Amino acid sequence: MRIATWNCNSIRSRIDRAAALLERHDLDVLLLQETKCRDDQFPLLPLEAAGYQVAHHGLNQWNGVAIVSRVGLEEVQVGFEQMPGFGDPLVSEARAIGATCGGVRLWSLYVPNGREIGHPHYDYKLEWLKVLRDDAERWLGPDGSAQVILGGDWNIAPTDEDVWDPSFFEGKTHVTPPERAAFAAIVDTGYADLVRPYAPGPGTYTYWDYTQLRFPKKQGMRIDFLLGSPSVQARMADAFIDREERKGKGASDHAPVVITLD
DNA sequence: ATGGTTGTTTTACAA
Repeated sequence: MRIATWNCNSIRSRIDRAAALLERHDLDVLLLQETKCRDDQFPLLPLEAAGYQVAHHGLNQWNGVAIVSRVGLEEVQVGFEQMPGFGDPLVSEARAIGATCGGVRLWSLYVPNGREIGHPHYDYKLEWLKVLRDDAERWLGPDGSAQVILGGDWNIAPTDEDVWDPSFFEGKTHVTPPERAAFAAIVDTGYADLVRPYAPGPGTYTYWDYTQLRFPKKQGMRIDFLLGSPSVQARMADAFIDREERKGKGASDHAPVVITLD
């Protein structure tokens, strides 16, 4: 079973790349973030024609998450329990969708960016992660044996090795101790980074800013992850970051992250 | 040259 996560940065502008990605890697499931469209705007036909079902949650031009599967798509859940909202008044955003595909419980997650340290969005990010941690722990089941994958754009670089220049990020989001602690708290419940053993650092990234020629200069960040419960960890056969997808005209600023389960 | 790029319901804002 092959599963990928990809922040596509608008599915309407990159539906051809998404379809090619499914075919190129023979994917069974694709978790998408930043689809940037409403449900009625999602380009379903090219994916359905390729034999996939789609569960999408999008409210407007911001955020948007989806699960694309050819191994079943059951018990779809939009958002998680007590997921915080943002703004005044509080609005629930399209940042989480869960479904069961081929016996695995999968979540496509788009963690809030945080914008700037001290910004309300930064506090929102930390609270969002805290609530996710509590729910994710319950998803492991009473004996911790459930097959669960938490995939997506986490907007956190867990260690200094996960950014091209730690000094560049001083005073910026994505690398602060509270953000890293929030990420570590989810790992501590029993989830593990499924990809890192197959894609060691340094210099291994999943995102490169569009500006400043960051990609050709290899100046990126590792912020997209597939985290797996222990029973998923035990099935790991292979993993890689599809850096090729970041190349060429019309690429997303994120690369897909792909795993293979036995 | 105080910028440099993408996307969206665009000429503002989010990333």
